Amino acid sequence: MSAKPIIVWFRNDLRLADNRALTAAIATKAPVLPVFIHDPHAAGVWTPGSASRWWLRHSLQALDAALEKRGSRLIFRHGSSETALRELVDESGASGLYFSRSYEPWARVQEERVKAAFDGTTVDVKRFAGALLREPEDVRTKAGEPYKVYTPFWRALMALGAPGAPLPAPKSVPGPGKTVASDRLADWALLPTKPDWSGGLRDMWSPGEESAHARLATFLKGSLGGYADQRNLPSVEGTSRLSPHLHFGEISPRQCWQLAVTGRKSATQSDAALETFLKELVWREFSYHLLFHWPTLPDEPFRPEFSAFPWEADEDKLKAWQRGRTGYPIVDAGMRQLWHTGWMHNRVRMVVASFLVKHLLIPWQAGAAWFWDTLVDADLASNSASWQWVAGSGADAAPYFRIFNPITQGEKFDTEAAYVRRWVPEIAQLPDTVIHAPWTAPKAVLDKAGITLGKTYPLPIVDHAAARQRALDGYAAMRA
DNA sequence: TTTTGAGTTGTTCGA
DNA sequence: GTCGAACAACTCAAA
Repeated sequence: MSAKPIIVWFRNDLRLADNRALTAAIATKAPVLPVFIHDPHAAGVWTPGSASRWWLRHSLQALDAALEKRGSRLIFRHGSSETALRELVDESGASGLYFSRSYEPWARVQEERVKAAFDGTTVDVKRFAGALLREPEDVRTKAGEPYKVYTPFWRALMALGAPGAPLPAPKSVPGPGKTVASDRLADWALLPTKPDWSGGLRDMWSPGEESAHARLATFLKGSLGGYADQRNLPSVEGTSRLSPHLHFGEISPRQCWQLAVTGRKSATQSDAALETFLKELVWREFSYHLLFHWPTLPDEPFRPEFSAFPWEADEDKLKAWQRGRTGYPIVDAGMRQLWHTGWMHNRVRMVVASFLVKHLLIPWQAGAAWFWDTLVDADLASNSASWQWVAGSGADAAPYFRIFNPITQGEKFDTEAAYVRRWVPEIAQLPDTVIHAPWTAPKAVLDKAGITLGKTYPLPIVDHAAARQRALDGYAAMRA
């Protein structure tokens, strides 16, 4: 008679290393039954978008392969998590259920349902931390309140000391002892088929734990030194590009923190660059902190007075923004990079978001929804907090008068226009001096570059100066 | 309780 | 062309 297994329920923690639920399950010496449940209805409107599903599919495949190497397999089930887990307990005779915490409002509800499903049974349900550096309950102001401002949050986090050392990956995972049925991953239809638009994603990304570590190692060795400045240049690979790996938990923030800090000791890294990187990890953390303590963050303005903002719903302008046809090259380049690769450089995210919200006066929720569907790193905490930050309605948000100028942002951060030329090839022949504002080019220059504005490339859908003033007026109206 | 210092990422204008 | 001020007070966090 074989011992009763422990179920390890994988969620957004698709890794073997630094996975406390998995490590704890193995430590019991019982057989381990790893499972992932496809439960697309649990998240409501925040069910993963198309690009996220693509990533999920490949990440699950990678996790399954990694488990197979260690003598186990990942079981795939679908349906509501509590039902699927109850069935799995019945079929396997499991004595325990271990899993990592998630922090999205819907995921917290899901956890409560799962716990309730095993109330009064002998199944030992255990929940572990791991997606964050610190648990949201553990970072409090002196008055015991959650933080609303980033810098004090950062200081408080630093005052708690370095996050604990990450756990090593288990060398082997004891098999479940008894065969249980599994869905076929391919049957979940996570990948696009007609048409298959994922070519650009495949070119740029390699989901899975192993790739996540390779990405971090490359970043620490290559880009971290110049991170403080280079991270703002969209034509340069100056950022870590870890966001999708972090979102799916292929790598933990503790691992990133630890490796960045120890890497610096052995190399010649500037403290400023390292601190800038750690601060970015903590921005992610701050977003989770906000979402955890203010669960309406994805839907409602954090600052309630923004409910009175005079937004203008304009489907045509929204569509032009989504398709990268606004007539502002840096905006269009960003939106096309997003569409093709499932990712957009952070600097450009701020520019396109500011443009949607302030130049077009379209509600930030519409932008967040588009990002949700198209980003491989779509993350409810980061996405919601960052859109609200740009809109001015968020915690510690950009002041209302901070309206990015899409022309000067292009000139400043894409000076030689390598980024714009790559993503907006129809204007690539324009000289640097006018490429960020094609409508200012003399006719002869446009002719020479083969451009007819309004035909081969759009005229600006709004005038910058007028749009800026309109946004300022909107904020004035809101405050009145 | 009251006070005080501080607060990611920008733009424009005028001297 | 460079530089500082204005943009608007407000809220937060800590002393």
